[in-house]
Amino acid sequence: MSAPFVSIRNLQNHEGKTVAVRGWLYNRRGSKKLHFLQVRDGTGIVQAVAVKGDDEELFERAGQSGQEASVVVTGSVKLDERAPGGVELKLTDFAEVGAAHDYPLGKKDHGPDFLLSHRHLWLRSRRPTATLRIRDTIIRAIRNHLYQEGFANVDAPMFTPNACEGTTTLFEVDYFDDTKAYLTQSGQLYMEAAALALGKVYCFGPAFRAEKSKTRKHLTEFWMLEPEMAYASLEDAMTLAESLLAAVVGRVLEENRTDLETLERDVSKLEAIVPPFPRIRYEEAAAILKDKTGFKFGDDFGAPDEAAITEGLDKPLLITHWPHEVKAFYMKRDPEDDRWALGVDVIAPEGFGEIVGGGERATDLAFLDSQLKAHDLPEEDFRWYLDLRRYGSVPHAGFGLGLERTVAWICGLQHIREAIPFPRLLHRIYP
RNA sequence: UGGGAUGUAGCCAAAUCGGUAAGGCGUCCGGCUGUUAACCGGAAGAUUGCAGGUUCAAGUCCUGCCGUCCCAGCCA
Repeated sequence: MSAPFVSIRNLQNHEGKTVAVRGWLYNRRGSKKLHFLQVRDGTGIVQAVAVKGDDEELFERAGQSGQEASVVVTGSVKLDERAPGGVELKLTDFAEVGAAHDYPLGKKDHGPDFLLSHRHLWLRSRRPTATLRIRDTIIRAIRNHLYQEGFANVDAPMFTPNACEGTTTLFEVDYFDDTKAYLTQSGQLYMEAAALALGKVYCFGPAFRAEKSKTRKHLTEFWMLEPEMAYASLEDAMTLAESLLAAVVGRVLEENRTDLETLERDVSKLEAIVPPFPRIRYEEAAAILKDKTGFKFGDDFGAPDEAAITEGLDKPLLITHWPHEVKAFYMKRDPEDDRWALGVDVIAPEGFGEIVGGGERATDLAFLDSQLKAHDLPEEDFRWYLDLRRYGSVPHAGFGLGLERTVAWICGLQHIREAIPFPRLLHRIYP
């Protein structure tokens, strides 16, 4: 009878038993008489120990495989203080499934260009696997939280006939014969339609921006969560963003301690993410910047401005009531002061910057019509959108949350390119 | 797109005032019975991004091109 297959994550539950681990050879150390085979399987890393005297033939075979060869190691599970992770396998059988020679990635010292060019292999390393496991937890926590809050998932189209917001640059694609289509930069307008059908909805998919950004906070393809709620206000959107972020961070703290450790993330910074989050108006934020960054009142906040505003804060900061000039055409104006748009940005602490942007949407048909004209947007493309105000318009609000920025923040990543499996950047579309 | 850096072996990286290419990882050979990115000894591996220029002499100085990184704008 062959040994049962066990995930490395669950090994400590099988002490004394003989089990098999299916994985890849992460590293091999040892001497003429002793091999330490470090095997990874996606759930963890364990070392298998082979002693020459025990079984000469097995010892010989086990010493042949190169780094990242796929292997099945069988052995008895031992708790041993000397083993990394405290558990190891005493090798009783070894099989190489697929050989690997001259694996390109070493165990240390690589530059970002080299690593990104080998992203398909880099994915196997400790940092990427830890990051991707946390990304998975974050996605799951988001969907769970929204499900519990009564949201329905309604996906938006990727091909769109126009610029959703009419601001940023779009990727253009041929759409049969002589029609052009664009890759979506946001599903929000479609979510507004869906919210008027289902009440509380969200979409969670890729978004595309053709801006030639070259910063550590931008990708040309990224994933965005966009909840939208009918009969809701700016306040409701803020409450949701706050509870969602707290739930997500809490879930990662529950499920990914080891991964956070691998990433050397300061966990105390995440444990501080407990509601309520501070809320200030644009005017107050601007006052903080006075004589600090050269910021001009009325402008949007730049990266240095955000850093200065959030300096010393240990929670995300919600900034509301923006000059309507810096926000999108569909933003509702503050009924008490027409200068302000009822928008909210959420700025993550520790300098990670904006992770959420949203607010309350304009409901008045005539107002939106004038906004389209003022922003020079083609009315025929937005006819359907105006219909939403023509037939049973209600107050509604929502926001967009950048998944990779959230992952980068929670994981403590210096660059957003590590927060997505295969980053698409200005000059990088391979692999 | 603008500003600033940078390009040396498969990878990381040093080289003073211009003086004739360190070291480490990996690979190969040898050693080690508990390693933790193991360690010790030995070997192979470089038209110093490309094209020109200055000089007795250029990795080093100059010009152009290319690549990459960082910062900014745009935003999630």
